[in-house]
Amino acid sequence: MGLTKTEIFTEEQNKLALLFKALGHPARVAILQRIILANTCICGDLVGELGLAQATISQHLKELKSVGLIQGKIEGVSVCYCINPDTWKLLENNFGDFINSYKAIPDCC
Amino acid sequence: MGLTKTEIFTEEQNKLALLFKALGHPARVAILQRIILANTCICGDLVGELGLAQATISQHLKELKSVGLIQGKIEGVSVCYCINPDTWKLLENNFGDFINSYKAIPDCC
DNA sequence: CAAATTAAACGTAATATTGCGATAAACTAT
DNA sequence: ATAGTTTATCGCAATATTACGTTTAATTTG
Repeated sequence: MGLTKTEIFTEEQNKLALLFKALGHPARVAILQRIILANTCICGDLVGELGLAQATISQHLKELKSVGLIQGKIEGVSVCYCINPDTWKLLENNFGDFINSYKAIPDCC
Repeated sequence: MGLTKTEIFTEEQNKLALLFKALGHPARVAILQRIILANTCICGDLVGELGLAQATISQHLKELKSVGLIQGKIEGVSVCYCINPDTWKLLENNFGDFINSYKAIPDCC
């Protein structure tokens, strides 16, 4: 096995899980924080700042890009990455719905 | 390799990533939605409702419990699971800070 | 054009995850 | 006590992830 049974879940559950999965690694959290902090797009500065090899960071960027959380444009020799505002908004809304669907119950467990 | 280098990231980044990772599987999203929807604690009803084997669901519940998202109490033969309000609140706050730290920039990428 | 820089892609090793059948443990009911 | 119910745990196979050295492709600079 080792294969997630996506077919038995709803589209919504799969999409949300994919976004969370992409956020489920400290390096990718760190990368997103860096991009946000820099305000303007940053590129391979990450390699110097995080303690990971270039190939590893490139892989994490690819994953973030594949779920649409970031987007990149070639800027001469280097590549400029930044947040994808649409996906960010979508994440914010979906997560908001998810987290707000729970209302604390006094006497439970 | 195959081992996440947690030591090079901040406590905050690791904690957030762990929570996201726990949410990063459609079965676990579905389980949480079910628990929330039932309003009162539900137990192994999940086995009939999701299309996964009992052992698999038990494993997912364990993972959700290990990061503190849910808690369970033995109720006779069965086990009663419900959301852990403290962790839920923590997730809500941490995610809020994270998502709100980004403000869209007009001309970027 | 040649050398340097940047980032993606390839290949590989180590480890983690997913899923399940089978078994075990704990309680309930007969 | 014995049988049934419920859930956790074990062990295993298949697949995914993490990390990195090396190579490749593209661009810039001398």
